[in-house]
Amino acid sequence: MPELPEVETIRGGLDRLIVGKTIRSVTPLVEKSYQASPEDTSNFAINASIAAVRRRAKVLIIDLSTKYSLVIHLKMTGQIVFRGDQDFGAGHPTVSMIGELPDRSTRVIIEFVDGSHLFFNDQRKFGWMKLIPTVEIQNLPFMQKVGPEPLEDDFTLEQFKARFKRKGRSKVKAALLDQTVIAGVGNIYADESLFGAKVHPERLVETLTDQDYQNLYDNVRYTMKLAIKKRGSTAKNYIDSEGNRGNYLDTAWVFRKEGQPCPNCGTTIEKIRVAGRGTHICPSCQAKY
DNA sequence: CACTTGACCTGTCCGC
DNA sequence: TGCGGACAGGTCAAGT
Repeated sequence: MPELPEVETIRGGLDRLIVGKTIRSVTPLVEKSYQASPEDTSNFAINASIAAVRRRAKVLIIDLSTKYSLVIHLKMTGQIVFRGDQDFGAGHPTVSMIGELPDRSTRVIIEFVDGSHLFFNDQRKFGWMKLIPTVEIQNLPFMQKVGPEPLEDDFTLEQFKARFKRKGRSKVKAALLDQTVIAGVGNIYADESLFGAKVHPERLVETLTDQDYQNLYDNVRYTMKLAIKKRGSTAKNYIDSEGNRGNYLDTAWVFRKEGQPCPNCGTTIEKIRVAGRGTHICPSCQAKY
């Protein structure tokens, strides 16, 4: 799915596009994609206005004026797309990557009183949207366990190390992907960060040196910041809140570059399987031992 | 307990 | 062209 940079890009877009708008209706098209009672929806979503749009890890949070929030996880193929009331129909400039909405992947439609819409699309139906009291968000199991935000100013190298060390017998890539260790890293940026740090994804955490930790810490943060600047990665489904693709993969080092020369040393980039995920490495730059 | 694998879904691509 | 299997940005439950 959308990893931290993609969700952050969507957050920024929604912050500009929907804050202050008032919800006229919420229409779930697939039951498991929208988790809320009809009573809660009519009492706390209908006629509510959008107060703020936040992000924690890969979770998007839309706070409503009623002290309820729409909490959204896009998983692998979720999209949140805004359409103004003039935007319908093919050929309109803001209808960029996808055509008219709703389409067959649309799972929830939110209509605002000004006639604009927010569409929750999700090809694979893994993602969800739930309406819960804002104060309850911190009690969600995921929120209880999720690790620190890697881009926060108070996230230090020491904190990074300490959280990794609890996973001593894991492979480094598995630890990076583990949301209870640090928040927001997914398959694309794990591979990119490991390449940048010159660390092989199958190294056990307990073998990491201080220099490895420094390199990983620096590269996770660098990669995430760069990816936000590039507005995320579009490997297949990802688009931002206006339907535009992300540009990070144009300059990726190794992700989906198998068979191509390493930008660092020219060795052919390989694709292997680590922690059950497709994994891209330069076998020369990222030595296993 | 710590760590790895399968399941959840739909769509696409690749080999036979 | 058809069909089966592998794979896809994530996370949880169940397995070892």
